[in-house]
Amino acid sequence: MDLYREIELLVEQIPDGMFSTYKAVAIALGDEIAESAVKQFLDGRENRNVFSFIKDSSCFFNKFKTTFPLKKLREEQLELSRKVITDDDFGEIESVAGMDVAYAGDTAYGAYVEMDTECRIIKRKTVKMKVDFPYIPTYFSYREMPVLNELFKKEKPSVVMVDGNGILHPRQFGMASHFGFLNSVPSIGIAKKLLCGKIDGNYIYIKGKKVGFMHGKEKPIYISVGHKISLESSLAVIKKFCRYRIPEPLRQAHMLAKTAKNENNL
DNA sequence: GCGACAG
DNA sequence: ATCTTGTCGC
Repeated sequence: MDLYREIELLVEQIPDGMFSTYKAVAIALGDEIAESAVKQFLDGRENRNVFSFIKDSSCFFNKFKTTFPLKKLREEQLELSRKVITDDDFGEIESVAGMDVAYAGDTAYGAYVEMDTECRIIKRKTVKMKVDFPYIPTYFSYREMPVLNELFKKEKPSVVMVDGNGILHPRQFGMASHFGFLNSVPSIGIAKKLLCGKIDGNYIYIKGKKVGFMHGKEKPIYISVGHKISLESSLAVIKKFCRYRIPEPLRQAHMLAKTAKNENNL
């Protein structure tokens, strides 16, 4: 889904002489959490119809005709979240892959790094492509999934580490779960900041359900099940591949994506 | 009710 | 995530 186009279609509805707000457009998209994404997109396009607030309420337009696209994505997340498998569903682990994406505007540079159980790199690759969806908290996968799917074609690692959350998500369907489900591969979510949930000891809960683990003391990372792997096994894999704060497959993928971006940008 | 919110 | 220099510490 091209959400940038959806924003344009809304803004085009604003009559001459009338104005709207970033929040009103976000609500028309289906979720006001998208307000800052709307602002960032429109401000970068010399927009003259939409502002943070409208002084003269008689000029305020918010009667958008819309299908609330984000509402549909939310419903999809809720539906697919029921299909996520949170138990081990794999044989022996022979390799672990990490994937990450770096950006230059809306050009994405994705990187894939696969390592054997001795933490040696056995495969590296990158892809470059445009993205048509802004970063919106809790809808992150709709921005990066096309890049991850392209990277993952023909790859067969035992487990994948994804830069973001698994079921540690308001609708229990973060990017790691989304990716694992679409590719039917065991996946682990690894985030550097807490998106939601309550911390009790080292575990993280949402409505009383255990959905993640806080790993590390000073600058912790937040681990959650993506798909087809238990939290216990996820933690075992993380520990085995942690040389620094970020597990090695992900750290290597992060560096590779950054390098790919810089080389294409000079 | 209100605000915050993975990358 | 990105924009950026130096700097503290092992």
